[in-house]
Amino acid sequence: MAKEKTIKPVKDASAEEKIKEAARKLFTQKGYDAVKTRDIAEEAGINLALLNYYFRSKEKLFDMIVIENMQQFVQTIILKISESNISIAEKVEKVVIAYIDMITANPYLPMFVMNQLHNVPSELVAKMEPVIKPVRNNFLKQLEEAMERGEIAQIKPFHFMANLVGLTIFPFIGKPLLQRVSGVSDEEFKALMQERKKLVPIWIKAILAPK
Amino acid sequence: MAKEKTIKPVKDASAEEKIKEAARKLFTQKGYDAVKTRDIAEEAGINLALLNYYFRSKEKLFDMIVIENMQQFVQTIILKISESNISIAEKVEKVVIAYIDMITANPYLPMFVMNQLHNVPSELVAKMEPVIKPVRNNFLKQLEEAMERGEIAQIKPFHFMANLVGLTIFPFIGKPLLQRVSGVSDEEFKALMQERKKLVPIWIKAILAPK
DNA sequence: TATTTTTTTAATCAAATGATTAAAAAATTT
DNA sequence: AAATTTTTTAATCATTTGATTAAAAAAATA
Repeated sequence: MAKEKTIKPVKDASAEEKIKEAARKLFTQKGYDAVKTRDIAEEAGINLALLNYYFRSKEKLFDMIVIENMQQFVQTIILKISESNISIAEKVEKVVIAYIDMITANPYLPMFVMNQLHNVPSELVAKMEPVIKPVRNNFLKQLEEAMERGEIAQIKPFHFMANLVGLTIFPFIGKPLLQRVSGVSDEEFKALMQERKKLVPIWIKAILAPK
Repeated sequence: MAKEKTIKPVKDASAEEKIKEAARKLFTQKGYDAVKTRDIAEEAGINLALLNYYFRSKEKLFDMIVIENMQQFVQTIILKISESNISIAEKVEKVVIAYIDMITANPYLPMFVMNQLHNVPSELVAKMEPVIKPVRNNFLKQLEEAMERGEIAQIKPFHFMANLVGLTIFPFIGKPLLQRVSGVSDEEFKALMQERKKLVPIWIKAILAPK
């Protein structure tokens, strides 16, 4: 245990950071149960004892990663949706681009987040509720106003979100399925995802077109 | 070990079936690593030794469940898509309804299948390739012909599949996320999924509308 | 009833796994 | 250089976990 110090705990960010990065990589890819503490130690290039020296347990280390991954995942949409003085269409464009870029750089993130949300009922998620709530209410108002003005068709916010997220994020979650069904290589998949940056907003527009 | 018998191994379907059902429930819900053989024995109301008596190992039992779950999952789309003399629009309608009904009855199936497809590179999936291939080729031809006739807009088959599956299946995978973001109860969620039986085909039509 | 099959009970293994400890070595700070 | 902190090494624990075994009990079959 790090003894109390007068100035600061002095984390060299060396070994501790290596462990955390190894844990992030493995946990994000394989989940809690499939990763052994010895795997993390090996991946980090340190020995097992050091893992328990810095982080008290596997569970604490995992919780840390969960929080950070969740944060990164929701942050992407929050940042774009909470921008003011921007139309819904523009927000959709920005959200789609931001998510496709972010997930392309972190391919395992969506599955990890979905799995976590299925396993932990609320707990950690409830923590970020205060951050999400105002953003959500703000956006809901904007959506309703656009519908009242007849700019877009009547649609329940749930369906709007489900469609936006489904069209944007699902392809990454369903990647193995979609690749097999449509016979697409990894390279082609990447290119297709880049295409969707333009296409998804167009499709959303088609869905929202007032009749 | 069951000794060789003259007539038949006589499986009473009693204990053996109870074990399999318990395994299906737990594995489908929690995955391989999170489920212990003792959990299965307890859930089945039998003792641990019997599990290894009938099925030689945890892994064999799991593989069996994987195959059955995968089959159920792809069967749903194959049955509807391989019907002949039916338009694309009609097939979309049928696929959407079949999937929403099937997943409503088996809520954990989509996540389970997606996780498996991420974990096992090919193996089991390759087994059902011969079944899928003709169905896929047949449908691809139908799609191309419809595009040539100008009935629908130009769209890559990958995008078509990603959109169809994304709009239909994703809401179940993203259920915890979507519920939290839009403040929807379990009851409301069910009702919304029923709504989507009508809505998704309409949206797909809007996406495919020739311009 | 006698025989065979199925199921239970209970004990036990071996390996994996999360965690701890103590002592030494290396690095950093004072 | 001395003191402190960080990291390694290596041994060890206790628990969990998948699997096995042998003997008895229960059920089914001949």
